[in-house]
Amino acid sequence: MIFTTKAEYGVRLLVELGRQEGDRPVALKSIAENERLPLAYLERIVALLKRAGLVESTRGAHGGYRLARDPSEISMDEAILALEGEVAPMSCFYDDSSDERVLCSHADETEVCATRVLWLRVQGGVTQALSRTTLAELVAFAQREPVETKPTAGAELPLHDAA
Amino acid sequence: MIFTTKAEYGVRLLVELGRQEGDRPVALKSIAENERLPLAYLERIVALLKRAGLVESTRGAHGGYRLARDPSEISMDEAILALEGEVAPMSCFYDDSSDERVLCSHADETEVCATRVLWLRVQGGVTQALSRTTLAELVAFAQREPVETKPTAGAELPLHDAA
DNA sequence: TTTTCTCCGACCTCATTGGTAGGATTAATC
DNA sequence: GATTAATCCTACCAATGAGGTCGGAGAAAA
Repeated sequence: MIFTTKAEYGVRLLVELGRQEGDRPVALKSIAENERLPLAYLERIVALLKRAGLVESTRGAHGGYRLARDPSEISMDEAILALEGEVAPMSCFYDDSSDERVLCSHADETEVCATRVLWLRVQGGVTQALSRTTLAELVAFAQREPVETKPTAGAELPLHDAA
Repeated sequence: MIFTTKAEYGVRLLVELGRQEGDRPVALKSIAENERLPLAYLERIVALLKRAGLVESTRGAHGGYRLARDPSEISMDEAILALEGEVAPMSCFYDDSSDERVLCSHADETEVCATRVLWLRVQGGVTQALSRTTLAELVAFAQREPVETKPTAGAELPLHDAA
C-alpha cells in the first residue's frame, strides 16, 4: 500500500471537522465514535495536523479541534505532507535519506539516471492529484451534495478512469 | 517510500537488458555486477518479470535473460504491476484485501466515500505516469541520447515540475 | 563431467506500522 | 475547590513486510 492508515484516518478526520464546522470545537472522542477509529491513535494523528497548522485545538472541557482555515483553502497535498511526510516514490528521494541500499545516484543531479526520470514522473502525478483536491470537495462528497465551492482547475474530474 | 527496491532493481534490470539487446541472452551475474546489486535477490526479482511475460530466459551455460518484446512495447505500468503488484494507494483497494482496520466502505461502490475519491485520483495519477513511460525511453536516458522512438502522447514531459 | 547458468524454497534480521497504557495539563462547571 | 472532560505527551509492544542470504536442484554448453 502506498499510504498508511495515518493518511486515511487523518483525511477522514479533516472531512469530519469540515462537516461539523461551526463556532464550537469538535471533541476527538465524537469523531472517533463516528468513524469507529481508535481514540488514542487519532490523538497522535491529529497532533500531526496541528503541528502543520491545519487544525487548531482548545484544551479542557468543551474543548476539541477545529479547522485552522476554510476547507476550500486546504489542499490535500498539505494534508498528506503533514500526515505522511514528503511524497517520495523511492527512499533516496527523501532529503535526509542516505539509503545505502539503493546506490543509484538519484541524488546526483548532474548524472542522468534512467529510473530517476520515472520516479519523478510518478511523484509529479501523485502531487498533482493531491494538490488539485481540496478539503471542501471531499466534504461535499461526504455530504452527498454537489460541489459548491469553485474547485481548482481540473479538480472536477474524478480522474479514476484516466488509467 | 511508495515503491520498494523491487521496483527500483527490476526497472534497472529491464533498462540493462534493453541496452544490451542483441542475439545473446544476458547473464544475471553481469547485471548484478554492473549495477552492484545482490545476485540472489535479483534472481527473485527477475522471476517476477518472467512470470509476467516481460522477459525470457535461457537456462544453462551461456544462458541468461532477454526482453520478450521490443522496449518501445514495454510500458512501465506493466513492469511495476509485475514487480510490485497492483498500484493501490490504500490497502483496501486490493481485490483480495479484507483489511479490517480501514473500515471505510471503499469497496462499496454505491456509497459515496470521501476518501475513496481522493485515492482514486492518486491512483490515476500514478498509473498515468507509469503507462506513459516506455522502457525505450528509459533506455535512451541511460544511454544519454535523445529519445528516438516515438513516445506515447505526453511522455516527453518530465512532469516533475508539474507539482 | 565440469562449468555456468537458471530456478526454487526455506530462513533470517531489522524497521515500520498500528496500535495501547498511563499519566500530566488545562479549563469549564457543579 | 473538586470534579469532569478534554487535549497533550511519552513509552511500550506485537505483527508484518522489506530486503535480503543460503543451499541446493535442474539444464545446457564446452
